[in-house]
Amino acid sequence: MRTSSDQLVVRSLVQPSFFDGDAVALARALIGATLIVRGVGGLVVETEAYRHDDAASHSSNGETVRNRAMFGPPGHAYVYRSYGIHWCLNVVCARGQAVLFRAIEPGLGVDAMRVRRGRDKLEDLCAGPGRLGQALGIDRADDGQPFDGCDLQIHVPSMMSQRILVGPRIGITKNADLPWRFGLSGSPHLSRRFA
DNA sequence: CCATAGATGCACT
DNA sequence: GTGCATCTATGGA
Repeated sequence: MRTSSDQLVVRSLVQPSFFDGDAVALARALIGATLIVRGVGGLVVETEAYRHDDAASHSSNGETVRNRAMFGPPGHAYVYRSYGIHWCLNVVCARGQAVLFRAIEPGLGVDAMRVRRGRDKLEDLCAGPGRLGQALGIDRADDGQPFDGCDLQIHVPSMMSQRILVGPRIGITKNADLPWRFGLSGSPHLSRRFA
């Protein structure tokens, strides 16, 4: 017996062309995808878009040593050190644009995540870009690496029926009103509530 | 639940 | 020296 809510969802590794485009569109498209880093990861429940002509973006003042990856090819990681402590993971799309992974629902390698994070309950393991980076073992060496299905993987579902939340980005002061943060409705793994 | 201070690396003024 | 795309511990309502 099938009901109308029964759906066969197939997840497939994305092609490089999937990433080549606008950050806002990609940030939305990545909600419900699966992010896997060296066998550890889960369902993407929160993202943010950063564009080139965007005062909140690290790329807004042009290419530097730090943001070099944001000006490299699409589908590669841009990893930066946040507040001197955390490693945060982006995927580069159009030139000077990237999507920040802000939260995932832990799915694969949860034990490894707990060891790296130290003590947390499931809802807090990957709820926030710094927490996610720590749980997934992200560091400087991942900067510029490709999402090619080896160390770094993105799989997308064949269909997405979930509602997607939209709101302003977190922790910025410039361009703070733009609705470029996306979330999976009802997820208990978000870094913060949507208004 | 909310507010705040401190930790910490590093690009930029 | 200043300012972060953050997180944690702590204290109060």
